[in-house]
Amino acid sequence: MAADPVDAPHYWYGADDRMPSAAVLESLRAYRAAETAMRRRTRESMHMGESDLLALRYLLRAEREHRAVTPKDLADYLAISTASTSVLLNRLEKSGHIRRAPHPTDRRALVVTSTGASDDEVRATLGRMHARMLEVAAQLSVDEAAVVIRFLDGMREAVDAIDVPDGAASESARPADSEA
Amino acid sequence: MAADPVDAPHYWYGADDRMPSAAVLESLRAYRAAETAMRRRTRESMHMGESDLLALRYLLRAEREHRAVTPKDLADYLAISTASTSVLLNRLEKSGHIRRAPHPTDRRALVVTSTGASDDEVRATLGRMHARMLEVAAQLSVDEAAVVIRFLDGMREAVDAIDVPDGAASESARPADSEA
DNA sequence: GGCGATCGCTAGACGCTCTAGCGTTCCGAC
DNA sequence: GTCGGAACGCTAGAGCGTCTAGCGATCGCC
Repeated sequence: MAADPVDAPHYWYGADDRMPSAAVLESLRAYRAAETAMRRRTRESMHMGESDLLALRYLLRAEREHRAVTPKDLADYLAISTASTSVLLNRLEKSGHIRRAPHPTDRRALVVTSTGASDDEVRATLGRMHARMLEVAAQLSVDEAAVVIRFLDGMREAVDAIDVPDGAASESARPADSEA
Repeated sequence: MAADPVDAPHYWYGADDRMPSAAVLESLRAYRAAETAMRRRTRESMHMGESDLLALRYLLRAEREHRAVTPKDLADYLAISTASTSVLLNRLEKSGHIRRAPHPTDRRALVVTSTGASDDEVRATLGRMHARMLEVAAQLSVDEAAVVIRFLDGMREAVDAIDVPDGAASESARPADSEA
């Protein structure tokens, strides 16, 4: 494994049912690495940190679904403090990606909205990628899709099952991760 | 192009009223989120940064394959500067996870070795998880494994294909990613 | 033997996160 | 009606990890 993730000669084990499982995991690893790399490229091209981009994507998705987003929502989603969220919003506001507006009913809170610029910028990259991913997924038959889903769910359960001993992490929702 | 599958008048897909492609991507997303969360839990339980843990995993894997690792190797793999790598090694050395030893042939360089403690610590969590993942993968038939691999490779190509306009990110190889 | 390239290191700066604590606003109890 | 705790978003100051710049030591090729 190590070295090159790209040219792993999977696809074909012929009658040799040697270890397709290892090849599957290698493919998963390669995908994961590619995604991480893509994420970094995007981050760098937009001159942003990971959280900034994640916040922007979350915001754009929320707007598509007509959900209002408050700084608190972002803090929970990103699993960072509200203090960090304030600074994050300052950055995104100064760079012209978002705007702050008063919350319609709660005068303590505010709602975050995206500007057209940020929408275009993100859509230009992530949108295209998502379309390609959807294309690939659409090429699966119903049965094949079921296989893939079963596999991915199993993998998810495997990593979810890992509980760390030290136990430093436990509070409420750590789901915040990424994406969505 | 035509990315949006919305217009395709598909049949009905069982209990899940979404199209299988969307469901597949959702599973992929869920896995990704779970893995990110696991990574954070592990990081926190070991009181380490992301790079530290990645470096340690890289080192342990290299040792299993009897490959010597120099600070330069780590810098390239982690895509950080050699300066940052020096500091990283200082951290890991002080915490007792690694040791620095002179390089057998190049007196400018040195080789990084892991201590037994770090091996145990990592194996206690990641090893168990990897075993579970292997289990799940092993439940696939050869044909099913091929389907999953084809899917994952397609996904990898999709994210690899994304090229950012600004072009800030381009240096040498984009390999450095993560994982492995 | 000399000289550019490579290796790993320190110094100083920057960016992003954190905890602590602030004022404002909300909401249920009195 | 008002009073007090809770929730929201903010600023201040510190910590951590990364970066660039530049150092001495060593290598390898001429």
